[in-house]
Amino acid sequence: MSTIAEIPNRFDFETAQTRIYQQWREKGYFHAVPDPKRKPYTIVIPPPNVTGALHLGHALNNTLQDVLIRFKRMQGYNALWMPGTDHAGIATQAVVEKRLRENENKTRHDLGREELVRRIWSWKDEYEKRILGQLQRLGASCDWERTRFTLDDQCARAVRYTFFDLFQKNLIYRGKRLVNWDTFLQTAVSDDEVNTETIKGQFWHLKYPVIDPQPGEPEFVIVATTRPETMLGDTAVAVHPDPATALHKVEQDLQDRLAKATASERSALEAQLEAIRQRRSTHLESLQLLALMARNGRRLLLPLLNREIPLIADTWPKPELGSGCVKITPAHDPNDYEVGKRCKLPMINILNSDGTLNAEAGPYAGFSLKQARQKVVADLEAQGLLDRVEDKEIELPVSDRSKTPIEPFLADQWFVKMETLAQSAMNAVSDGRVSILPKRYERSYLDWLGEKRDWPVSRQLWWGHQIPVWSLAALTDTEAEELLANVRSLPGFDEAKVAVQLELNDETDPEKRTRLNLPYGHLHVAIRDEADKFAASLESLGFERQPDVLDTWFSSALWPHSTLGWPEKTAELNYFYPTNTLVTSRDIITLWVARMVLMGLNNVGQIPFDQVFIHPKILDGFGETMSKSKGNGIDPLDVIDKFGADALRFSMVHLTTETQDVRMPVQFECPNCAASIEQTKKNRILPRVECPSCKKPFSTQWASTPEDQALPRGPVLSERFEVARNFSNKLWNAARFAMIRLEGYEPGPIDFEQLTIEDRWILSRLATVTAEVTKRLDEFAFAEVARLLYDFSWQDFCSFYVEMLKERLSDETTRPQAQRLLAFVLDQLLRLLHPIMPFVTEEIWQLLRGIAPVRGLPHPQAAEEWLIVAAWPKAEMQWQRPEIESQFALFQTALGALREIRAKQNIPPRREIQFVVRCQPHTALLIEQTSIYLESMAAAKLIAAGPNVTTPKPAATLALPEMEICVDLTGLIDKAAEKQRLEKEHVRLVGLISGTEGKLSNQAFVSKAPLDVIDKFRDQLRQSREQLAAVESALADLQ
RNA sequence: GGACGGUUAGUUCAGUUGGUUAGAACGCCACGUUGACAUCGUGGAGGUCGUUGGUUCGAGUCCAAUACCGUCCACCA
Repeated sequence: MSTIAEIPNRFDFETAQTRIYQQWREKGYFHAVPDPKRKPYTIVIPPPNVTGALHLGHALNNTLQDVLIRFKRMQGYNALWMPGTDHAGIATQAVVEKRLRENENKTRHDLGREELVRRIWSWKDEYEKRILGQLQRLGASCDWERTRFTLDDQCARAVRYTFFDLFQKNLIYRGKRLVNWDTFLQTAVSDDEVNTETIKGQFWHLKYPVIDPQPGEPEFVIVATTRPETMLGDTAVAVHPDPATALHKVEQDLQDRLAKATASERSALEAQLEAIRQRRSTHLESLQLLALMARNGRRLLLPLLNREIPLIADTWPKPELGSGCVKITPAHDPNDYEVGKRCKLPMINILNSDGTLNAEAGPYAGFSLKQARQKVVADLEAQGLLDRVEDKEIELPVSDRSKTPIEPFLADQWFVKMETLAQSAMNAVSDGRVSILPKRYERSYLDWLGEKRDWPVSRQLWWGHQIPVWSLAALTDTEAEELLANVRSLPGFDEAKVAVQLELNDETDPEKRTRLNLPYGHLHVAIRDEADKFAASLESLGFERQPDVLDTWFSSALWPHSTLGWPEKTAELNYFYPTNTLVTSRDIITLWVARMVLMGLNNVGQIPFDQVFIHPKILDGFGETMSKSKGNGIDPLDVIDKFGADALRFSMVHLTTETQDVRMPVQFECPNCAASIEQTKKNRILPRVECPSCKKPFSTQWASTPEDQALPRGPVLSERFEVARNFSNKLWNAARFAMIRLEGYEPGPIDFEQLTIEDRWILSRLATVTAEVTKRLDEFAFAEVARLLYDFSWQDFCSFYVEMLKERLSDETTRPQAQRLLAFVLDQLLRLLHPIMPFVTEEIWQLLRGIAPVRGLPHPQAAEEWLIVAAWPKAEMQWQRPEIESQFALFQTALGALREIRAKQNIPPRREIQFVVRCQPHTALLIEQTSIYLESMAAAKLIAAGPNVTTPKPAATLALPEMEICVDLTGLIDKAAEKQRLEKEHVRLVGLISGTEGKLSNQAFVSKAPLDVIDKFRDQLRQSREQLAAVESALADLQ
């Protein structure tokens, strides 16, 4: 038998977490295998970046998934949570390269591809262990036996099959594209990995001389640029072909907007309109002249390099801006690239891959961009070709990974054609096969896919899935044909496993190609199987494998089916796919969710999941996203250490509201004195902080010097976790009470006839809460679930039911039934709370099993050995009794009123007070039934109840709905306090009555409002008047 | 420039299809350790629901405008 001494009054989460998690794993409860007799429920984890540490966002994301998995597992589903990590191409390689540079002063080229990849693998092994360990400490019930990695053999096979399939369908092609070039990492990065920063820059106006200007024509055209050094790659200057029409259209648009504009927008628009009109009168003539010059084939002299370039007409330049002329640098600007393609301009790449200038830059070759800018500007100025310079705020694209400026750069890249794939993914959502919740996020998904932009999938990295394509240039068309024939006749050629594409050179003129030493085209051969010896044969013909690897999202896109064994038709794939729910955050709806849908449809022919739940983001107290680089991030492990995994989980669930992101003010915790120090934008980036209360310093994540690092580390925490920690402790202590009072428990049937009002009430509440929690979990209304369970546990169960059971548990005749009910309600509560707080509930479950292994209503049976696999409670709707709940509410009101009098009259806690209740006989019955609880919970003894009781004098009068309680204050009365209380109540009632009277005397209200609403107000008015009368007579008695 | 979200107590957030004088938690104030729990209990103070207008018998809730905060997308020679 347990005694108080045996069960500590604090839940020791530290040891319980480790022990229980270990036991669950040993029992194999996380492992799911296909079983046709049961329904599957599957979630695939959004694989965290293998080199990252878990942050609070992960904690939120994974808590929600675990709640769903545990909920469904308890509901009897065959629940599989598929875990794994992502190889995260650039991020991972960058980290290892950085370490290499810092520790060994080497670059990746010093090591070579094979060695670098080997190093990254060993780095990965170390960090994968760490991140999976973090998930385990959170309590994640993932099927660890199935853990996958986006770069492991199984995923690699899926990637190759997918690539091959798309290649064969001609949905993969290579083309020249302007890419975002990271000169530091020397790789192309996707648009999604580019951030723009606003910096102070300049706007240079350059003068390009016109060659042989005709009379009336200007000597120079003026172009403006924020990047003067790129002029070395200019191949044209463009003007609008019809400035008059263009200006007219702009003016028209402005007028349209002005018509719909609000007052505050008006003045700005009017100013713009005026500027356009002004411009037309001053500039139109010269703009038209320029357009004419362009039509006449005028040429310009590109300064410094003295290259002749054409003045061309194109619709890109806007006549309303600048000089109306735009320099065109097709190889280094996205818009110019489009112009270059339209006008068939040469594309001159002036950059080396490291960001220095190449031979095309003539005398500037070898310079860095920064140096080149200075020199170009200086030289232009010396030649009198710099018109003017103005200061301007400019948007600088910056690589998310290396934080260095991005250069647009013309390079060979591989693309996936999106037209049909994107359409299929759009259909899946618009016809409801995949639902995205909350629904508003569907729009960003559909809008993004709707653009159907081809997906650039190659990355100039070594870490990742190397593109399984072998290529060789063919100089002429005949050579290409021969080569093709040779490939086809190679031993082992099999169209099911090998596919060939011919990529023609953009330059179609054979003479020009010969002159420029360009090939006719390239033969690309894709090989499906990793082990295929065909590659060796190809290489003997001179083919070389493409060095690039695939975008990380390419393998992530296959995650729901590659983890289940595709392309094999495994039992797992057949059983668990399509998965049920994907839980993720909104920033990867496009990058990841959309691509999983289209790849799932392409590869398996089925959607990857039925539902996508998008959860909120956690912001700090300033409303900023948490991140390591800002220093405002919370490490979930710090939270687990201090508050326990259950507390962290409960907090996360409690924060997950449907409508918005959530703020969480954060503090440092002083490791010396445990004081909490509010984080400010200032102190959050310091390497060391001095505690204002103990004056001792501690280190932060920024500590880099040995002295700072030697200081104790002050974790970043939030007091918001205390609520949940206290809750888990409350639960623990309620259980502790139960264990003590269940001594001598014997199972037996419950006699419903003998149920007291509080029994019927708690069963009614239990049925309601069970039904509601179940419904809300299915709707992903997590915060609501947390709130329902918190209130039910703390208020209904602890503050009322357990308090009321105390009496019956001390009486031998009532004890057995009370014990059975206590065991049962606790049992149900543990089940309901388990998905959110698995550790404390499992720990209590085991204790409960020790003392009351057989329990239940109405007929007891042996409880499951482990809570994690216990059945989810069924809402017994026949227990729902609204009339009992409203009766109980009366009792609660009476209790509250009695306690209020005690407080207001300052009556010592243990001093008993006496009271009578004036009320209808049926209310009297209820009060008599519950009077022992008014006695135990408010030390208030009922003397009499009914319509004709005698009011004691002096008395405190509590005018409540349906009853008037008179507390005997003989020897106790504080007249002033009582008078004050009554007067306040008087004011309230008078206000209420006049408001209600006003409403009821309003003819419009009485004639239009629904009857039940009118009745409600009438009822209220009657009640308020009764209460007012009681208050008034009590006031009179006080005089 | 486009799309979306938010604005309710000192703080963080709830608030169902419009219907009593708007709730919770934390914090604050007062009182209290008799055997589950001071990580607790009891009571209390604290809000003209961003602003303006409209619809309605009735608006935190619906509509329009407006201000501010935030997120995503696009674009800026």
